[in-house]
Amino acid sequence: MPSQPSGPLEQTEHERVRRQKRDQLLLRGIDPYGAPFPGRESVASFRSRTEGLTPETLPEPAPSARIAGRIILFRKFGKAFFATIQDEGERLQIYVRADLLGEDYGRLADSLDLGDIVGVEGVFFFTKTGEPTLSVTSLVLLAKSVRPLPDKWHGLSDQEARYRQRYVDLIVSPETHRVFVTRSTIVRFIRNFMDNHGFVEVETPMMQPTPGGALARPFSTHHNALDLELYLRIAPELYLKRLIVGGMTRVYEINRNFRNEGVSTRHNPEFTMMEFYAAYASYEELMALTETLLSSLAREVLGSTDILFGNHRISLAPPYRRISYLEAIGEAFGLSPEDYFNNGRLLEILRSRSLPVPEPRPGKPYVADLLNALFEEAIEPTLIQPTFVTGYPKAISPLARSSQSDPEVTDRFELFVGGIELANGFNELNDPDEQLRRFLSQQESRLSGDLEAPPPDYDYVRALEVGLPPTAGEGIGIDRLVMLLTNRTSIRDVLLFPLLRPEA
RNA sequence: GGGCCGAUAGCUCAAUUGGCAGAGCAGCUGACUCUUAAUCAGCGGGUUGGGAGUUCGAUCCUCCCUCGGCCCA
Repeated sequence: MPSQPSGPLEQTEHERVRRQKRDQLLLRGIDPYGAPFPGRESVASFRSRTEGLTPETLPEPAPSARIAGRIILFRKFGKAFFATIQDEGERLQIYVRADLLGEDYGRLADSLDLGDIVGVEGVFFFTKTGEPTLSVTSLVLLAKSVRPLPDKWHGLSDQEARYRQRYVDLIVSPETHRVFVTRSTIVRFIRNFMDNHGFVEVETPMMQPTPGGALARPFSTHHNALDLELYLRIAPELYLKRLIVGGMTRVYEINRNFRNEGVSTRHNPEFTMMEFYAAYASYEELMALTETLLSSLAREVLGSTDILFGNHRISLAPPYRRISYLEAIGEAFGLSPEDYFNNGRLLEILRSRSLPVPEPRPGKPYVADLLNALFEEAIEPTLIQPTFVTGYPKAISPLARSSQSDPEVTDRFELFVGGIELANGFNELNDPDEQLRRFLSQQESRLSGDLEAPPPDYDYVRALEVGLPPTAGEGIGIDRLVMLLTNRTSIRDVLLFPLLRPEA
């Protein structure tokens, strides 16, 4: 059972032995938690510096290096040993000989353990078997490890242990390390991309007196000095649009949102979204921008727009398929346009196919839940290749602006890839009176028991009264995007520290 | 919230019909100065997630609880 200890840890025999070794080192005048190791070169750098050398072309004198890392493999031969050290996920073999190291061999090198962090200086050479290796001329202990690492071959396979002790997972699972480095590359690429497209990165409140911009239950907290109830944001949307009112025509924010709901392979209570808003633009332009972003991102990170996700081969090369929400449902179930909003007809279809019938929810238009049930059943699973779904009815898009050509639907899209909802964008409502009406209607839902309906944000209405230019906005789920590009089917595998219950 | 599955040595996993709880790695002792999952010989290591019940006897059967995984809502 992996530990999430609430108190002092019990010691195993392994730990007692290692602590004894540590105490022995102290008696010999060696600090088991050594000093800084300045001038250290990363293994990656050293490897690229020596790449291409062969035993025949090795210069004289051979390259030397000052390297630090964790010992993860150990092969001992009397008065010498090979060890594999790991640094930033890269591995390097070192060779330590008593005759080269002198008295430090017996004082220190002979009693090293797997997991110890060492600093070494040495000279590059090739072993008989051709392995690039550092022959060590000096060695210092930088940190003694008193807790044994998992099996060197099997590593950590217990998912729970991997999430709870991510520090161990990162040491023994090169895949895990790679995923999080890739995540960093993805976020950096997106920032660059947005910067290059004229967007300004901003930061808006995570703690909000009035949570809004999405339908979700918030976390609540309290500010003592001001005696103020605050909510962790469920979305930055209303703040970002205030900035558009203020004349920042293109803004984006990449940051955490918090939603007080369940945990699953696709949901974590805190997750990272990028939201961006472009004044004077339409959602059509955002769809085009999204195609460019995703395809260039995939090329940059994976070297290709073809990706593997679960059992699916997916092409992120534009253009992406576009379908209409209502037409797609209509076609799948043989529904004529005049029946799109006919509750009785929709219920009939659900029942005739023995699909689960949603319970009516207080304050929510029932037709929205019925349509969604059909969409999730028949359409969503088929959206493997990137697909923009447009033409969402007003009933399920309370924040979006109605289409000028068809007031029953909104100028909105959602992007699905690999069956996952990845992005959501629309033309923003900029009529303050209409916005106020929608706020008040949501307030009614709220009072009748819909805990996801946000309270009115009167300051936001005031901002709209000042004047919001026609604006298109979009949110892209960063965690889900990382899942796609790293082929992880659980969001927990792309979060360093996913939320888990504390162990009892 | 519901269903299914899982939790045994530090790690990865076994354990027959309910009958002394084992292996590999890791650890300890010894041999070994070109190995790379090093090898060879020997030794130690367990509240079988927690609790209750059935039984002469429970890792195994029953119930409750905790934590996790997968699927569904």
